Amino acid sequence: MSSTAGLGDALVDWYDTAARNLPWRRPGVDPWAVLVSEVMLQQTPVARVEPVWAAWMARWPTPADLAAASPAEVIRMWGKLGYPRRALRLRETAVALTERHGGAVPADVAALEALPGIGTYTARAVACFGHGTPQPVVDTNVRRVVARLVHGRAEAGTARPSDLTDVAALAPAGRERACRFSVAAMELGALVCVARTPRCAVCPVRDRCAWRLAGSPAHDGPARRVQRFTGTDRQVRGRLLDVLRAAEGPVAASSLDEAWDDAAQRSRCLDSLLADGLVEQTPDGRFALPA
DNA sequence: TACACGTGGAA
DNA sequence: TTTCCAAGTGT
Repeated sequence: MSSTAGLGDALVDWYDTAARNLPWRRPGVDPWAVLVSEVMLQQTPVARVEPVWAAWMARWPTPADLAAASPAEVIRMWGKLGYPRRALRLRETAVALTERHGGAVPADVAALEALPGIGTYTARAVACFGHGTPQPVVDTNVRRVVARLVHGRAEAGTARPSDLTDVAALAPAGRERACRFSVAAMELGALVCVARTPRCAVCPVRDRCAWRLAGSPAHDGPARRVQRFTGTDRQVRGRLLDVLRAAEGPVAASSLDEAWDDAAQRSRCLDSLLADGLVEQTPDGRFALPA
């Protein structure tokens, strides 16, 4: 009998009583809608995704609908979710599904990973939550849960391929239950086994948590370095795109000057937006979202 | 492996 | 006010 026996079942039972009622988890939501939600949720809080996802799915219910939209429409609808290259890649994925998969979302992990913007996590999440195909689904929540519950460490390290086998070892039997376990592990990390102040008092597996049994030791490795934002190219790109999103049509370069003082940085960021396909230059030299 | 890539709410 | 951090991917 493994020391982790029954952990997966315990998490599923907890999930059945504690899960949030998120719109992309409701019955009848198709794999495309799940895929859209997963891309929007990359590095982005649930509360910010919910309204955008609802409007997005109402406007573009199928991959073919999104594939027919212009990048400009897609970038505008993406709004302030952040990392707008995700919006372009999601549209490119819609095009690929329409052209190569008959407009359907594949259930095969390798086929999903071949799509733009779909990586190790998202491919398995779509297979599992969208199609009901059991997969180990490892995001930042799950890596933290496994680090504490199984390995007795306060924090997860850098993502490793072995994360997938760590999680797969906890999954209960049965297709439906294994899928529910995958979402349950994420939910525990999102609601209980959170990064800053874990709520161990309400944790369904606190009595079997290796980290608690070890006395909840502090993180010993190197401190995770936090990303700066103020003054970075990321901020400047965001400012520039903000101007273009708000404009009705193309804007003159002088309008972009107001977005950021440092001309060299502004120019570099505009170039990178052009290279990314988030901005295009019109024949008369003005700038706009790509038509 | 490490870094770039948006945004804004909570502590 | 500053820092942390949120369902990652691509290079």
